[in-house]
Amino acid sequence: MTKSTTTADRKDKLTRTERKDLTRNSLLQAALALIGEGRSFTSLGIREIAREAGMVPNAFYRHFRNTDELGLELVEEMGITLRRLLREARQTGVTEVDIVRRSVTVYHQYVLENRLLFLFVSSERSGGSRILRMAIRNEVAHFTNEMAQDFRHLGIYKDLSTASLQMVSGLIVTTMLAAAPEILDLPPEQPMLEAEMMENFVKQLQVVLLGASSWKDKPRPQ
Amino acid sequence: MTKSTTTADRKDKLTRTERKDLTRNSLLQAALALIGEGRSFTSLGIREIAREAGMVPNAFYRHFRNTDELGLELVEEMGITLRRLLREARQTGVTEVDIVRRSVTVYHQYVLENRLLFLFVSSERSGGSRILRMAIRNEVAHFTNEMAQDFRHLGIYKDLSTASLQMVSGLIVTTMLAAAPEILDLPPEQPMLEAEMMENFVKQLQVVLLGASSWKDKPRPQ
DNA sequence: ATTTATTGTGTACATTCGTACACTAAGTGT
DNA sequence: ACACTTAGTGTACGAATGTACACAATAAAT
Repeated sequence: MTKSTTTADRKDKLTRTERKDLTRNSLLQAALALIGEGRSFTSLGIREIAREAGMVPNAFYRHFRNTDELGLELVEEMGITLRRLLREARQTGVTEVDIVRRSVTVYHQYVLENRLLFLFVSSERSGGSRILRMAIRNEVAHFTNEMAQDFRHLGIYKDLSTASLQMVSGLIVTTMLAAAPEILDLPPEQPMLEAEMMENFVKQLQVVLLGASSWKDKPRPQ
Repeated sequence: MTKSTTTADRKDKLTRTERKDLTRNSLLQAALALIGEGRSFTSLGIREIAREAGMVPNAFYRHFRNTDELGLELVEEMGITLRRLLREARQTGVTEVDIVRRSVTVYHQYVLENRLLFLFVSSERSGGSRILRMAIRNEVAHFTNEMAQDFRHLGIYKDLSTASLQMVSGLIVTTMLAAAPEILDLPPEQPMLEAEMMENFVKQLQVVLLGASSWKDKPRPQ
């Protein structure tokens, strides 16, 4: 962490680890770029990624042992991205009447802006290698928990138990994630279809929230 | 369609088209078997499938032009499977109090029984080739429509517009399909986890239905 | 200043792949 | 009975892949 180099002020020549991080990143970007071209991550090869990144195949091994390890890095990036989304949503405020419509708009834009990451996640969330799947599921679970905490802190659904809050959050997250591939597969510049899909999305979330607000925790099953 | 062969009664020796259908089916089963071994359909090759089916690579071409075409056949099979599910659910009757819990149990069992198909669909629904994705989305849309029709015919949610019924059905289907990979990834024989997951699944659907029952169609936006 | 560690290159090889072409065997229509 | 059609085989080839090994260049440590 602590850069104890005396030449830290020299920005012209980069330090070795900086260079390494740079090419490592170019490998990650190369993988995403290939995904953007319609390839599925599972079918990507080491040579292919290295080629796209402009390096010789063997160089790949200096950074990752295999493609799965690279994928895990992408998953981590996705986690950061999701956390950022939540943070922004939190700032938006929640006292709005049609907060749902606003959130959906934000989310829609967010998916488009992080197109490649969402493409990656959507296709690897239940396909590809087990390791990646589990990693993604972990990130999604964290995201869900944070959302539930937000609900709690914001004082929405005060009379729901924590478990129920998580259950509802899970439902919302599922709905959100299911919408992502549809957004991304939409032919570009079809405002009619897009608006229709978004309207549907909004209504679905409203149904969920409506159900959540009238949900009663079973006080004691016995 | 009309088998105009005079030797139709001979069941010992099969007719040519019957034989063909048989090996064609063994190709489909081979693909599913490979999926069952953890391979993702997208990464399956012609040689691989043919080998698993016990044939020489070239024989594949007598039945499909490429793996996508085989995949489309699997999608069709999935459609049939889903329709069967609906039909069975319809017979179960709907006047039950905890119809949701019952339906979830049926669905759970159904996913396990058709494990390979659901594995295939889950991973190809948003990944893999665009053609397959679209085909699957089509089948899912049909399934959703049928579910909405069932709601209508059964007289549930009488005061919802058809569009709203479809919207709600879409939400239910999304939740169902999202549950499938989690069911399938569960380590076998973990009754605790399984029960917990199912309970969560039940509650989510109940929230959706609760929301749907208190949903009011906007009578006239103006 | 010299040694060491590390990032990236070049070459090489066995394996797998998709697919083309010629062929066999056997069911089908005449 | 005979010609035709077709499901499946066998061989072959170019292209691509994962990875091993030796090497070069240069930053970092001594």
